[in-house]
Order: sequence, then C-alpha cells, then structure tokens
Amino acid sequence: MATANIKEVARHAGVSLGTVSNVLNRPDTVAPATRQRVLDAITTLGYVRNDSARQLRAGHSRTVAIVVLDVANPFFTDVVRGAEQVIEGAGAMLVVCNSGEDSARERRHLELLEEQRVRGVLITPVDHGPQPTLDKLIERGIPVVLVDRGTGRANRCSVAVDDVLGGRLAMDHLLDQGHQRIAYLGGPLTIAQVADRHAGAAAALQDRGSTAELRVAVTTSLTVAAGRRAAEELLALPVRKRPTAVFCANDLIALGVLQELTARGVRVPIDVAIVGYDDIEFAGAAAVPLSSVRQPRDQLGRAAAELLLEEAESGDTHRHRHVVFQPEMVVRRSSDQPRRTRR
Amino acid sequence: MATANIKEVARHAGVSLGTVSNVLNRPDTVAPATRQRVLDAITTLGYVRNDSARQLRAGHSRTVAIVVLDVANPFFTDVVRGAEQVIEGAGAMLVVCNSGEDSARERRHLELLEEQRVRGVLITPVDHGPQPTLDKLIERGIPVVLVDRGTGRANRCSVAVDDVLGGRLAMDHLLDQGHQRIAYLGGPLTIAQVADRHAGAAAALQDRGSTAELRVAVTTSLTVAAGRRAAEELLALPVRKRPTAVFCANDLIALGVLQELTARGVRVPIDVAIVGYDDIEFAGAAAVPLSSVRQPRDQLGRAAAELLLEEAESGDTHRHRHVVFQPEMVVRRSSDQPRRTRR
DNA sequence: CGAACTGGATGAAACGTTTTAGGCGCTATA
DNA sequence: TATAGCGCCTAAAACGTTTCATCCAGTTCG
Repeated sequence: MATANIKEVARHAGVSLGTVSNVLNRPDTVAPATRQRVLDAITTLGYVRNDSARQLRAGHSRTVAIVVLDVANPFFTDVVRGAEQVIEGAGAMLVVCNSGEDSARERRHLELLEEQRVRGVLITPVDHGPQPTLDKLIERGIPVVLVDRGTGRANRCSVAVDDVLGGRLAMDHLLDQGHQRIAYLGGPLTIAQVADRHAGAAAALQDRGSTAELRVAVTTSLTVAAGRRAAEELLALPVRKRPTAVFCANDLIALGVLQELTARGVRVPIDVAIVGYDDIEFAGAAAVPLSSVRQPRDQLGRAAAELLLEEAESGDTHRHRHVVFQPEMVVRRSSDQPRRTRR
Repeated sequence: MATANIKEVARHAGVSLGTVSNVLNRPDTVAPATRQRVLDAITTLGYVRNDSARQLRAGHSRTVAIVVLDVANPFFTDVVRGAEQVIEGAGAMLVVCNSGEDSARERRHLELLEEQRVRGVLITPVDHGPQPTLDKLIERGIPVVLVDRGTGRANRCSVAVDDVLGGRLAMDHLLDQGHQRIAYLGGPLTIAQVADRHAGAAAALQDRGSTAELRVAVTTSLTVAAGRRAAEELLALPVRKRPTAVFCANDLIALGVLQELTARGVRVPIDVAIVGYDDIEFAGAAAVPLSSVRQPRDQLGRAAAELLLEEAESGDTHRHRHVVFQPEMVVRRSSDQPRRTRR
C-alpha cells in the first residue's frame, strides 16, 4: 500500500538511486547483471513510477489533450480516434476533454490543462473571436493546434477541411440531378463551417450561371431535433414552393429531416432529395442511406496530432502550418433521383 | 516564458513562500491586505499553479479517468456526460480513455493512469476474467468503479443496469404483440450483457409458458455491420421459418438489421418487427423509429462518479456498493404491429 | 610505465508545491 | 503583571524523480 519509491528499489537491489533511474530511462548504460538485479527488485516491490515527480523534474507532462465541442458527436469521436493512433504511437497519452460548446467549461478545462503543463492541446474552440486563454497557453510555450476551425491564425498550427469546396460538391451534385429549388439547412451562421458550406453552395450556383434557387433556413443548432423542426417548416410551405432538395450543414440535421419527412409521408428521394455533411457511420445506416459530404476525419485527427508532436519536439525552430484536406461527395439513395428540369 | 513559480510570487509580494501557498489554499487565514498584495503579484507575473508539484506533495492527482470500450459508441458518450457533471461539480477533472475493446490498450492505459496516481478510475473492462492490472490499482488504494459490467465483485463498487430485466421487457413486449417466431441477435455470447439479455428473454418465455420459439443468432460484434450480416442470414431462411420479430442485443445491430431488411424490401414492422437495446439517439431518428430498451445512461455515469468520489473521500471506512438500475421499454414504430397468432 | 580513455556506478542538486512546527506581537483574562 | 490565547506569518522539511558532475577501476596506447 505504502507505494514503493525509487529509493527503496535502490536499497533492495543494493545500488544507488541514480542507477535505478538509469535502468528505467537508459537501460543500455547499465551493466546487464546490475540491470537485472534492479528489474527484479522492481517487480518484487511492485514499484510503479511516479509520474508527478517525473513531470515536475521534466517541466511538462507526456499527455496531450484534445478539447472537443461534443464527445457525443461522431465527427469528433473519429477525429479523436485518428489523433489517438499518432499520440499513442509516440508513447504519449491522449486525454479527451469535452467543452460541450460552452466557453466557460472550455476555459476551465484549458486552465486545468495549463496547471498540468500538458505537452500540447488539440482544440476546436467554442468561440471565433479572440481566445485569451488559448493565447496564454501559447505564450507559455504549450503547442496548440486548431482542429477544423480558425485556419489562418499566425501563432498556431491548424488542420481543417475545405468547407467551401464541400459546399460546392454538394451543390454541384444536386444541380446535376436537375434540382431547381434547393434549401440549405444549418445554423447558427456564426459557425464558420455552416457559413462556409453555404458559401460554397452559393458559389457553385453562381459559377454555373444556374437559374436554380437556393434558400437558406437557419437552425438553432446542428442536432437531429433541429433537423426535425426544420423539416416541419419546409412542410409548411405549399408544395409548389417547397424545395425538391435540401442540403444540410451536417448529418445530424439531415437525419432529423429524413425522419420527419418520412414520418409525414414525404418520399425521399422521390419527393425531396437530401444531402448531408460529415458522412458519419449512421448516414449509411439510415433507412434511406444518406448522401453526404465525407470529411477525412481520422486523417484530420492524425494530421493535427502530428503537427502537435512536431511542434513539441522542434520547439522554437517550428514554423506553424495550416493543413487543409479535401472533402469528397458520397452519393447514396437519399439524393439519387435525377429529375426533369421544370420550367 | 520561464514560468513564474510560487517563490517568485512571494518575492514580488514581499512575503514568504508559505504565505502565497496559504493565499492559494486557505485564503481566509491570511490578512486581507497581504492577500491582495499576493493576488496582485500573481496576476502581474501570470503565475499558474504547477499541478505536478502539487500532486507530488499530495500523493495523488485530482483527475478521475473513465476508460470506455469505444469512444464512438453513443452509449458510452452518454455515460461520460453523466460522470462529467458529478466529477466537475466536485472540482476535479474527468479524462476519457479509449480501450477500443483491446485488452492491451486497456492495460497500457491503466498503467499510465497508475503512474499518474489518478484519483480513481471508472471502467468498463474489456475482459471478464481476472483483471490483474485492475486489482493492482485497487491494492495501491486507487478506487475503481465498474461500469455496466462485472457486478458482484467484492473489492470494488459497481453500477449496472439489470440486463436480465431488459431482456424480459423486450420479450414480453414481443409476445404481447403475438409473435411466435422470435430471433435474438447479438454476440459474442461471452459478453455478459449479451448473455444476460438473452437469459431475460428466455426467462420471460418460460414464465409465460409460451409456445413461441426463440432462436439465437450469434454475431461477431455489436456493430451496424454485424447487424447487416445477421439480417442477410435471416433472409436466407425460407419465409415460413423466418422469425417475425428480432430482438437485438444493441441498437447498432438493430440499425444494421433495419437497413438490410428495408434494402431487401422486407417491411418493418409489418413483415418483421425489430426491438433494439440502449435507445441511443439515432434509434428514434431512424427512418422507421426503433423500439428499444432504454438504459438510464447518464444516471449510470453519475452514480458511478458519485460512488467513486465517496470512496476516494472516505478511504478505508468505505463499504463497496453495487447499484443496479432498471431499464425501460420504449415502444416505437419498428415493433408496433400486433399480429394474429398463427397456429 | 604513465597517460588517457571508458564503462559503470554514485551523490547531490534541483524541480515547485504543501504542510507543520513554531515565532512574534497583541489582547483578553485572572 | 504574568499567562494564555490568537492572528498572522515564516522557515524548513518533505514528496519522488532526473540529471550532472564525479569517481573508480580497468584497459588501451604510446
């Protein structure tokens, strides 16, 4: 119970304290016989390294934190899995913190992480404006990598997916299918992704010189429930004005829309086509498999983790980088229904 | 950059080092004027407590870890959210570790957590047999609470949901609807939940003296893909032998089944009824909303966290407890189709 | 044979806290 | 006027590592 420490191990093995430390950290510098004696002592005493002491000495820990907006959002869980691979491969530990889209919680987490002198932080910040707590981390020399948000800041690395391109891809697909009345569902528009995807859709329309109409319906959040409500509003429109296709800012909304439409007897994709965004696992598993814009989520996590480790190791010589991935259109049944253009 | 420490703060404020510590930990024991001087010094120097040193002194950290089988499984994310509330309410920090159903990774995590002298561990262990790494933690005095697995161990607390009851509820519901050929889908059977839910279903059958048939189809995992494959196998049966209802060990399987069946033109619930388990968010959001056995997931997380904190505080006087929650049958469209009993 | 290395081990310092025992100057009490 | 008590503060001892400067005994080389 009274946890054995390195000193007791040393005494037990009949060597000095420094030698035990060498066995632990530079095994090749100690003679095989001695090494074995120390290892034996370690196992018989059940010694386990005290990481607090080690960190205290080292000045920083070996854990990397990822602060996500919502642990329950499949997008982030995939990013986490990607980051895990890299971080654990480097012998460090990834801990997941959940801000729950709440800046106060985010701040509290960052403060605690700073106290813990974490090796680095991967974060999708709640706010877009100035981020004093984050800047403080950076000043202190803790590497920060922005995930899927805020590309373009000079004092930190970032990884992101080209949301404007994603919006284009979705819109091009729907236009290819001959849709003339299209709705974009998502919100709040203060979220950069939501705005960018819409910008991409609008740009696609303009580039083609299409006469199609793109209407925006702003939702209060990016959830299934919000999707249901948005669908209700669509259904309130007279059929002639009703969009024949909806492009949703994420798959949760799309699933909500899908559920509400089918519940009300509107056929997908015959009456209304749906395209989502993110391509979460459940997108393909929906009763009407959902077309979606796929983001390379685990790559996003991996790239972020790699940038972080790189910065943590190279220190001052590090030059911040901004990696942008390209999304991909995945067409499934929910939008696979070409229609005649109506004049 | 060269992080200020408590000593510099003391010098800056013209007090002793111990006084600064008192301002931080027992503010009321220091005279208001001095306190203010110290606080000013802290802000001007941008001092941030070094948690490693604090932990080293204290002998343990203020973080609690939760080790889940899969961060991407909505069941666990909800448990995490419940636990978070309690842990953060107590001023501690919850970190999420992902074992990914891999005992090696689980072990590695536990070892690192032990090195970090975490305050406690909430865990759903990968294996059911003896758990040496976990026992080692307990011997060292680190509280461990089992989550949804392994109730009945003497040396640790646990929280769980009554899976046998859950199986009963589902089966009773299907029998009430008049089904005579029912399949139970899930696996591997070495997972206690999978076995218990089946046991409950079988018990319900027996208690009623029903003549209905309960066939078991074992899957290799509890995923959407496994559900699809299981559905394929069901479809291979001649229609007369085909079950009219399937009870799935979890919602992921149920969603997979639902997708495959509808893709193959089998109508749910008219041709085949489906009942899932867990009632994840997507269950209600499926195109045919899924009947499911709901587990009080956040309560599970909350209760686990409370037990943990209790144990961490009371120390030796603690008596281990095993909390069991009761599941609830949520009937939705996927099984809402009474049928005439066929003889 | 002396000098220069070398592999292997040692001892002590340092990391930044918290805590404990005590010190100092007052005031209230007997 | 002693004494005890109190409020406020200080000094020093831990906590368990890692690292760095040494040291020692061989070995190699000129």
